[in-house]
Amino acid sequence: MTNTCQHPTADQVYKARQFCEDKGARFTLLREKVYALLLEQQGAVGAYELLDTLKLTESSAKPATVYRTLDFLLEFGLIHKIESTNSFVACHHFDCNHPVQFLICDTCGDVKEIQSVGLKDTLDKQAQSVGFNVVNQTIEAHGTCAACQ
Amino acid sequence: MTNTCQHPTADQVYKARQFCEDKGARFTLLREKVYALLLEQQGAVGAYELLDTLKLTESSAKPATVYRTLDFLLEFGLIHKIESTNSFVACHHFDCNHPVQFLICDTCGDVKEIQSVGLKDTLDKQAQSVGFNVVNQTIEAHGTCAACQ
DNA sequence: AAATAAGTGTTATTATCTAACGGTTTGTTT
DNA sequence: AAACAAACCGTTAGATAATAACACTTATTT
Repeated sequence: MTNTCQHPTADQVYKARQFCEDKGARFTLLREKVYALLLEQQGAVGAYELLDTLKLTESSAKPATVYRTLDFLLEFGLIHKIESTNSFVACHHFDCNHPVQFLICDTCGDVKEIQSVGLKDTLDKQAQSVGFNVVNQTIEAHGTCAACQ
Repeated sequence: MTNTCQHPTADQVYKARQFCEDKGARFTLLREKVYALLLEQQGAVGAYELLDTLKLTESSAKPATVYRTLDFLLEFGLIHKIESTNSFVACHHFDCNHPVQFLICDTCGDVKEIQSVGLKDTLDKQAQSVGFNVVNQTIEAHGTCAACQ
C-alpha cells in the first residue's frame, strides 16, 4: 500500500465533505468546486485568478461569490491564506490540528506547508515573555525550494 | 543618563538621515516626512491613512507618492510591512541587523517588534531540512498585548 | 406547511497597489 | 561652469484585492 492514489482530488474532496458534514456545515457544490480548483493548483492562487477559472463552469461567479466561498473554506481550515502574497492554498490535512507554516518558492511559486509545533511554541513563549497572548500566527518563509536550486 | 529623550522623533530622523547618507542614499524631505509620520503613529498604518496625513503638509501627495516612498524606506529597512494587515510600521533600530517578528494586538492595534535569532534559526533549519533555502521571513503573531489583558 | 436559517446572485463601492511618462532636482563628468 | 546622467517627484491612469448591502433561493427546523 502506498500514498499514491488514482484520484487525489476526488479523495480529498470526499474527505472534505465528510469533515464538513460531521461539523454540521454544508459542503455545497460551489464550495466543492472552489476547493477542488485549489487542490489542483500548484502553489497559491489569488482570488481573482480563481474567479477566472471558476467562471468556466460557473458563469455567474463574481468576486463576492469567490470571497464568500473562500471565507467558508478558511473558517473550517480546508484552505489557508498566504498573507504575504494575498493568495490561497488548499490544505490536505485539515483533520489534524497542527500549527502551520509555509515555505514559498519565489522561483516556481510552489508552496510547501510544514507543521512545526516547536516553531509555534517558540513564538508563543517569546510573546508570553513580554506579556503578549498569541491567538494566531502567520509564519511564511520566502526563498528557493529544493527543486529550483 | 536615561533612554528617555526630549525629541524621540527628531533623534530617530537624525539617525535615519545619517544611516542613509552613509549608504549613499538620499533621505529627501518627502522620505523624512513619511518616516516621521510613521514614527509618531502607535501601531501600524495603512498606506492610504498615511496618505491622508501626508496631504496635510504635502497637498500634491498621491498614492504613488506614498508607495514610492514606502518602497524606499522598506528597502533600507527603516520601516517594516505588516503583511497580515497590509500596513506599515517604523523601525527604531535599522542599524542593527537582527531578524524581526511582530506581536500585533488586535484590541489596541499596537505592534511590538521583537528580534529573536532563535526563532529565525528554527525556521531556517526547518526549511533546510526539506531542502528549502530561506531568503526572508514573515513572522507575525496576532493576539492581546499585556496592557489589554 | 410554515417559519427560520443558510446560501447564492447581483450591483455597487471601497481599499490596495502599480505602470508609465514627463518634468525637476541632484550629482557627476568634462 | 556647462553638459550630461541619474535619481526623484508630479501626475494620470489603471490593475488587483476585498467588502457591503439587498434581493432571491434553497435547505433545515418546528
